Amino acid sequence: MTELATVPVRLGSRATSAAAPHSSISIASADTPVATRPTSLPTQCSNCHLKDLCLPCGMEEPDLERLDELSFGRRRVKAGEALYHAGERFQFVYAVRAGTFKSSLALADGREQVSGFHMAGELMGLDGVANGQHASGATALEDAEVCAIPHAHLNDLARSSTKMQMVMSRLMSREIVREHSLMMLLGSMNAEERLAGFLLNLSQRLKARGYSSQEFHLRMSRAEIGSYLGMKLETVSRTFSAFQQQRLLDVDKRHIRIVDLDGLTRVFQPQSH
Amino acid sequence: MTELATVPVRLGSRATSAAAPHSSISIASADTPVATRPTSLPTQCSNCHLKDLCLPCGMEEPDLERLDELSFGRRRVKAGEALYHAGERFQFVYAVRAGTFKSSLALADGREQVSGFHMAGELMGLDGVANGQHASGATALEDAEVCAIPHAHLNDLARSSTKMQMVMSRLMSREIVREHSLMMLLGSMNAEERLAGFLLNLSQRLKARGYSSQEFHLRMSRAEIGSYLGMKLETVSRTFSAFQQQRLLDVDKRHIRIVDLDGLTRVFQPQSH
DNA sequence: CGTGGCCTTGAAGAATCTCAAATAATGTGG
DNA sequence: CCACATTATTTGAGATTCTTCAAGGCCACG
Repeated sequence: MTELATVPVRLGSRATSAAAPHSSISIASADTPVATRPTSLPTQCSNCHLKDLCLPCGMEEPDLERLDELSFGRRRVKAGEALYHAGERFQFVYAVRAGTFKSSLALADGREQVSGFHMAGELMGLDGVANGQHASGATALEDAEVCAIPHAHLNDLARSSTKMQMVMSRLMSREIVREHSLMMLLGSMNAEERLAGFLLNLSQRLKARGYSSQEFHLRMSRAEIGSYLGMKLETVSRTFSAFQQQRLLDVDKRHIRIVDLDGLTRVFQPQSH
Repeated sequence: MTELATVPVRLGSRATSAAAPHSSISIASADTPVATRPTSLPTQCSNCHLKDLCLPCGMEEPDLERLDELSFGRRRVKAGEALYHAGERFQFVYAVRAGTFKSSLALADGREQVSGFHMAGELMGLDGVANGQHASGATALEDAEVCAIPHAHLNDLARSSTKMQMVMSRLMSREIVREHSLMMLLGSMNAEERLAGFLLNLSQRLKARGYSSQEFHLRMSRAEIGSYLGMKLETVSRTFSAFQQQRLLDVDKRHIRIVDLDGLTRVFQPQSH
């Protein structure tokens, strides 16, 4: 049984953290186990269970129907596999159906810089529009599935539908805004503020997907979190421990329970004085 | 005489750095002094001296002509004045005609985080598309002038011209890529690498605008550079001094001369081992 | 049952920040 | 034109934060 087919946690559910098996809480969406869903089915946005989070977000019936003209395939990606690499020719925009991805760039000296984590309903690859090649690569953190939407089709659709055009530019702009806030994090916050911000962000996105916002399983390693937040993995680990000591979190490896949400929020946004 | 009407430095020109007056080198474009150019003239992209850097970049004749249908006004902004504030309703995309801007967000505790510097031909405000309000504010660092392009017009145009649509989405994507590299800077580089990267980037952009890439005048304070690069103003100052000691730069307040470009590049991209 | 990957923790060291003071440049009002 | 307040910059010294290096534990997997 793959990680994908795990039982989603209902909102407000509360597992005993230490005893809970690894897979009891998943970031992956899994209303239906992927294994039982043949990939050959034509993918239609209007019926998709992710339509309120993904590309169709905010679209109403007349336009939503047009979106179904968009034909694209799905693709499975195993844990650890790359969906695309930095520098590769840009052809598709990818929408996460299930699983979690990281996107990352390679630095000149071989190190890796993680630039984002992506979960169900989020788009990946928009940074490739600029130069026709992917500026960063995407790697699955667990077994995953994506919709591979040809960028050319997307453009055609945008030309024919005002609403679609708006949605597309909004999505790109949202990416810019997202990176803004990460820059703020990296530019002016200390280790505790960064990790608190990261966890709160994760928590919100899980909530929006119907999972518990208080208790979840991290799909990424300490090193990946550290790279994303601009700190070393040891510092990430120490900061987790500090939060546990401050009774803000329960941490058991990658299993996280937010004990004191207000406290964590205060760490993230310290009052002046 | 305003700062705007300063004499542009020819490529390869070389002023004696200490004696040079403040205004001898300007980031602002000033082929023609702004004062002699009536603002009421209809602004046409196809004739603009910035057309190879700005919105029309990469467009050929048939499409370029369509771009002139775009009607928009210009606006003067005095040094220190805001062009727009974070949270304000998003209506216009701004193209810098002359002068330099910073964009910045206010943190919860009142501090400011600079998220970018913008010079002639660059667009500002695209982060407002996401939510219909500006995510960051823009402030002139010197007397400046912009084209205020109604976003709605831009959308109309994009719908009618495939090329225009491509240009627009490229511009947004470029913004994403730009922020990616800043994230890398902030996430995994030390003070010297950051400042070197900043100066090299500035140098390239000035070169693209016909100014000297070796010698220029910074329009922003140490504090603003520090905020942008995620370090304190004292560290910025010390790093400038260190570069001078290493004979990479000549620094005289805001006047910078790059003495050893290769050396600076090596600081920015240290070889593995 | 041993191996490798991931995580935690300690201790020492390095980088950066904070606080403080001196200097220079700028603008203000008399 | 000068005295004065204001701002920007530089530099030093000590404090703090984060990193580096090192060791050990836990867990999954073959």
